[in-house]
Amino acid sequence: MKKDNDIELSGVKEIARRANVSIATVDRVIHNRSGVSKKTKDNILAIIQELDYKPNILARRLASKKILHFAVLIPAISQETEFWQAPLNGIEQAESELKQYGIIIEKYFFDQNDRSSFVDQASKILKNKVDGILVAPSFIEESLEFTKSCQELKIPYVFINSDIPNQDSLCYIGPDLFHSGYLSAHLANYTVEKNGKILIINISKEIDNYHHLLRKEEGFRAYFHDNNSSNGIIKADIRQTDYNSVAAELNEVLMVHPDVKAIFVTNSRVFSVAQFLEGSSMNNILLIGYDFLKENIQYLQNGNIDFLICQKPQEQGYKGIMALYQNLVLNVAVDKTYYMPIDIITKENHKFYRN
Amino acid sequence: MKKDNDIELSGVKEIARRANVSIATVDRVIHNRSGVSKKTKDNILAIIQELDYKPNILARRLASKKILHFAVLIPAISQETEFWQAPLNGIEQAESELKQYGIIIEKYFFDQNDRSSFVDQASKILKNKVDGILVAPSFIEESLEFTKSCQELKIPYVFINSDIPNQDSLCYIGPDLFHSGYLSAHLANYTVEKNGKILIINISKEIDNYHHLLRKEEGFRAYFHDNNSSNGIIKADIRQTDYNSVAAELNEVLMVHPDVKAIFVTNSRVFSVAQFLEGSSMNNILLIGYDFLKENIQYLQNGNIDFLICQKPQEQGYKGIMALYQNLVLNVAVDKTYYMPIDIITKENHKFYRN
DNA sequence: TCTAATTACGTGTACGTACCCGTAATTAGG
DNA sequence: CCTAATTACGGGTACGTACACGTAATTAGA
Repeated sequence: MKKDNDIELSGVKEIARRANVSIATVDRVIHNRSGVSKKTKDNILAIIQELDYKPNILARRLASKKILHFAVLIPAISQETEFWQAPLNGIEQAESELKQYGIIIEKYFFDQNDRSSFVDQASKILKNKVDGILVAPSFIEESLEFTKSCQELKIPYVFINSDIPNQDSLCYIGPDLFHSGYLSAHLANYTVEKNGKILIINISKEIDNYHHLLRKEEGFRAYFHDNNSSNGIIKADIRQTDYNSVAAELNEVLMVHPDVKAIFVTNSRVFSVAQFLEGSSMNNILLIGYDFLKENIQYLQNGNIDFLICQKPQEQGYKGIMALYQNLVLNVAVDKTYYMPIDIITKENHKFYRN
Repeated sequence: MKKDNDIELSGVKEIARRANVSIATVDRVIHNRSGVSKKTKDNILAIIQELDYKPNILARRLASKKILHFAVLIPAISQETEFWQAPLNGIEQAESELKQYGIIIEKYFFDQNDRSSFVDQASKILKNKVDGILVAPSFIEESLEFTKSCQELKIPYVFINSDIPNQDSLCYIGPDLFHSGYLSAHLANYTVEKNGKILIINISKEIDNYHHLLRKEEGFRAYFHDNNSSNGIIKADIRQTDYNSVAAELNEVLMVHPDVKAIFVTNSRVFSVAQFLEGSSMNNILLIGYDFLKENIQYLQNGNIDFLICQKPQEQGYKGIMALYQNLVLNVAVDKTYYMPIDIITKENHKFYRN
């Protein structure tokens, strides 16, 4: 003696009952497969509408043996690019969550100082016939070519950490570079006195990443422009990332401009600047930089770095994979752009921060 | 001709096969039900360990008709307590996600100015026999009594937004008040000059919430103490929350101390201070306060508020419900304390902030 | 030592969906 | 009008887990 009343049952079974057909036929309609007469199909569709039928995702995933392959194409992790450990962690977290639902993630790494490695890995991905791609488009030209192929093969792709607009990516997940620079400028402005100068430092070997840094610099300058106080902004480009090069350049710049009151480093290499300031016992210069790296945190703790701007790199990786999952499995629309929050990390709140 | 090789199958079936028992017996062990000899139980547990068995949540929820009832006990949302809209949103987000898994959430609201309303609602919850509780323990005495009953009934409960330590709650999810004050002090310190005074303002009617505010004040003062610069900290208690009262008190205090350079408001009512400063066109005082309310954001935008400290209230609600879910459904251990990040919101990054 | 109670386990069905396979109904071809 | 091809559909099993029910094995009681 079953009681089905009081609970509104929907589901394929109910649809089948109302349409006087079998479950299999309903299933055919739902998946738009062939083998159903127009008449029954229309009838079933009407009933689906009427019941506002929502498939049970649990049952669907359980019954479907379909395996999806996602590819990830990001920079390899090295001393130079420790940053990418965090997104990778996020990706692996998503991987472990999605594993049991038939999602397999294949990782491809390229060398950020070698465009050809990007091309190599990209073509490997295309050969392996994946269902979705998460890519960090560090090299613009090469990325464009890659995504063009993806479009032809109808493989959705998500950009992470840096965006190439208007490229029909499923979505972009990462920072708004301009505004992170703008915010940094505001922070710097708190300590700037009338005659204090501000120093912007770009530390990067590779030209391609450079536009990334430039965008932050633009934001930084824009703040002072907007507030009519574009007083004394100097800039230093340092094209070698080893400490000695950085120290040498810094030494020179600060010799010429002894009245620098704040330094804005446009990427995570702020720790080498901190190291220099510590060594020169210049501890009255405000120092702002990027990213929650161990080395940076250390200098944050001992007071040489004042602010770190951080944009949840781990979550970027996690969300990137999840966007693919939502699109391909759950068939849900995803936001075209997901800007990460611009977090301000200090000595006092870094212990509570979650990437 | 099935092929099970190359895929590492786990699942109850595999466990049963290895242990030479039926699936039902494995199931009994997994759910710690009776009817299994110690010997087989230990064996099965060992195999579970070895395989690192993770139950398939999809199948589990699909097969289980069990319905769980969670109760939420938080302050009602009013003009006075707009803050609680955000946690409620988070709770409702969790609700919609968990609905299809057979979780029902019942909401109970109390009046933050009326302890008896708390007691009333609490006893209603106990009468309705729920499986888990999320509670904001605003009134300490009454909360203790409530949680004592919960313990007797073996109903797990989660504290949200403010903690009562050592109360055997499943966990606490919310801010670390002390450190948020400490951080605020650091921010304030950037603008403080030698003779500049700093003003701490507590605005609250109700005594109970007051210890909440005090803890922040302690953190704030501690920073200056730790940095040997406990220069000129004044304090004002304002016990009426309407604008006129606030304005009157402020007027008086700032008359006596015209050299105040920074103001720290220990809760979300910072907007009324901002309003006063705007009205008096005193725009060279640094103003720091709490919470991502519409009114506060407005004053942040026009520059009257410099920093807002925010602790993801929406996420607090979401995580609180999820903690119950994880404990009761997934049977996973949850962290005893989950401090929210201490986020710094400014004019520049508030657009990117997610509660 | 025999029966009753208790314990320890296995069998089978259900959850809602996917999809293979078989077959009845229809249409086409001669 | 009969056979072959095609189309339209139903039956049944699987996914991994939960749980009701039945039964064999063990223990207790006298």
